[in-house]
Amino acid sequence: MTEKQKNPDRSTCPVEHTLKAIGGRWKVLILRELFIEVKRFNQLHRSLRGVTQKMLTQQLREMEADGLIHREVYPQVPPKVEYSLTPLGESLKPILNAMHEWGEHLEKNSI
Amino acid sequence: MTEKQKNPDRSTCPVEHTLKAIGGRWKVLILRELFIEVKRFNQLHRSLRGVTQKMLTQQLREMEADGLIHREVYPQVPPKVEYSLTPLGESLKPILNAMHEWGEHLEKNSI
DNA sequence: TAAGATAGTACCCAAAAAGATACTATGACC
DNA sequence: GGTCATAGTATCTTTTTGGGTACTATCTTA
Repeated sequence: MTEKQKNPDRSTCPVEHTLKAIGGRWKVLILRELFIEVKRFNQLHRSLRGVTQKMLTQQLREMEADGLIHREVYPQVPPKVEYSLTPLGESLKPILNAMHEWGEHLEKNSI
Repeated sequence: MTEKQKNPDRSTCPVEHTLKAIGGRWKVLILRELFIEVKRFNQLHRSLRGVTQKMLTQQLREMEADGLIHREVYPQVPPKVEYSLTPLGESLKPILNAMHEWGEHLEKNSI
């Protein structure tokens, strides 16, 4: 989402919608972290080794805009911001599980 | 796949493997076509309105390299090349279905 | 002899995604 | 007064991905 759709044909395929929602470079990894527990920004930053703050912020914002995660800001100093899954985000679990299973089965058989 | 992996941490997540296999611009659409039936190059080209021959070839080659589809060349003139799903490609069906379902449920509730 | 069909290549360019680096505000703590 | 922590921004550059256009080979048919 968050994108103008020039090709009406493509926009009619729900699978593509889903792919847009979780297809980003770090999104499935973020989801994995948040399936485990609610996490703060820096916790995510440390868990996802290799991600820059910019990328992390960007992906989180997109996922928030898509309604997958909730961002809770605590008015403190130093700041505290917690990220958690919304029900919609939680509902991705079967997909992620299926993808995990397929990926593992791939590793076993072909590497 | 088909990519050098500089970050060993990321390569350990099967979900990412799966995403690489089906995350291309046209791959899920190609899969959708091939779930229906075996198709020739030009059939795919016509079904996926908007794809260029170059892109189609590229995506098909990647999917072939990943073992998702089979490319059968018939030595004729004019050429005849048929694309079909391998068992591995078929095994993606539950994932695609789950993604389809999620995408539809999204449309119903939020658009 | 020319046109048509199929399944592509080759080459170049634009756009999008990702990444590196530096910087910010605020208050607590030493 | 200097340092640390958190949760980011801003700016620039690189890489990846996607797309446009033109071109090819070969045989059949008109």
